[in-house]
Amino acid sequence: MRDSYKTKQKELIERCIKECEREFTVKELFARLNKEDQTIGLTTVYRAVNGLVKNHALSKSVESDGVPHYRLAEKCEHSGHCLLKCESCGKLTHTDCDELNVLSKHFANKHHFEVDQKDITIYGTCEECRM
Amino acid sequence: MRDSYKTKQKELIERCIKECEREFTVKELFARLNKEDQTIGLTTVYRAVNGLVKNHALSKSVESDGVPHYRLAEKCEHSGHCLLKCESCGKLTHTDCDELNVLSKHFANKHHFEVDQKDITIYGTCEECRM
DNA sequence: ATTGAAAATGAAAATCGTTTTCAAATTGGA
DNA sequence: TCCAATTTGAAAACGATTTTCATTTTCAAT
Ligand SMILES: [Mn+2]
Ligand SMILES: [Mn+2]
Ligand SMILES: [Zn+2]
Ligand SMILES: [Zn+2]
Repeated sequence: MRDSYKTKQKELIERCIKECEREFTVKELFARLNKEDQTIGLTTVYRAVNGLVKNHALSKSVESDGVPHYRLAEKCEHSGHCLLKCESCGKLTHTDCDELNVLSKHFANKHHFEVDQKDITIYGTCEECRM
Repeated sequence: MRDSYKTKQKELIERCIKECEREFTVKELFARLNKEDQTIGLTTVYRAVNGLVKNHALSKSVESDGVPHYRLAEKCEHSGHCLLKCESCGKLTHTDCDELNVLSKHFANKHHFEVDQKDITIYGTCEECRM
């Protein structure tokens, strides 16, 4: 197979993703893209995002509503990234804590289980909802 | 509002769920139910499962394919405890490790987030599937 | 036992996010 | 330029779940 072709759509999508500070859904990304180019197709966005996931440039995680969220893999690589989800208000908090790496290493060494750190979501209650 | 009504559908669904050793999807549950009663409606199964989740009798978790899986809450209740789920073969391993308590305390102290430990599932790959 | 309001049921339609299809347009090397 | 491989986007298909709504069932009061 040949090299993939450069297109203005892919360039725009990748540039827009790089500007994302937080994780995003396809719906959110598409809305942001539409502000720059109303001709871009949702199908194309799905294809580009799926391609970037396949290349490990984006990491994908599925929330309890079943909708995938994406973030730049380079922003999750350094340490254990996980999501704290409040079961009361639904708020999501991203964390990157060394304690998670300790836990992952424990599972690897003592339980022979390789954690996929990109998919961890921990449920509980946030500060506001406990008050 | 009144009490909810007892129906043979709910009884059958709850009995069938109690017989589940492993977690299940609605699709799987519906297939099993159909062997006992082909008249039961998929909508009724969805309604019953959602009701049981609301009552905390079932716990719900979403996998990377976006499809919710359910399991009896009573089978996951022991505290300080989390499940390791292999995304390749589906195997569930129960753990009870101090490293998890360290992580929970970190989230409580540094992120003001109270972890609900009975709902933690961590995804990854088990030993057999990595070989 | 009869009655009737509340709740539950199930078929069909609607919804929602995502993937597939396909004809037309674009890319980039020969 | 030429042209096959690739990409695009609209429309249709898809799969899981929810909503709608007419009908049936429950159950407590009479
Ligand atoms: Mn998110
Ligand atoms: Mn499963
Ligand atoms: Zn909250
Ligand atoms: Zn352990």
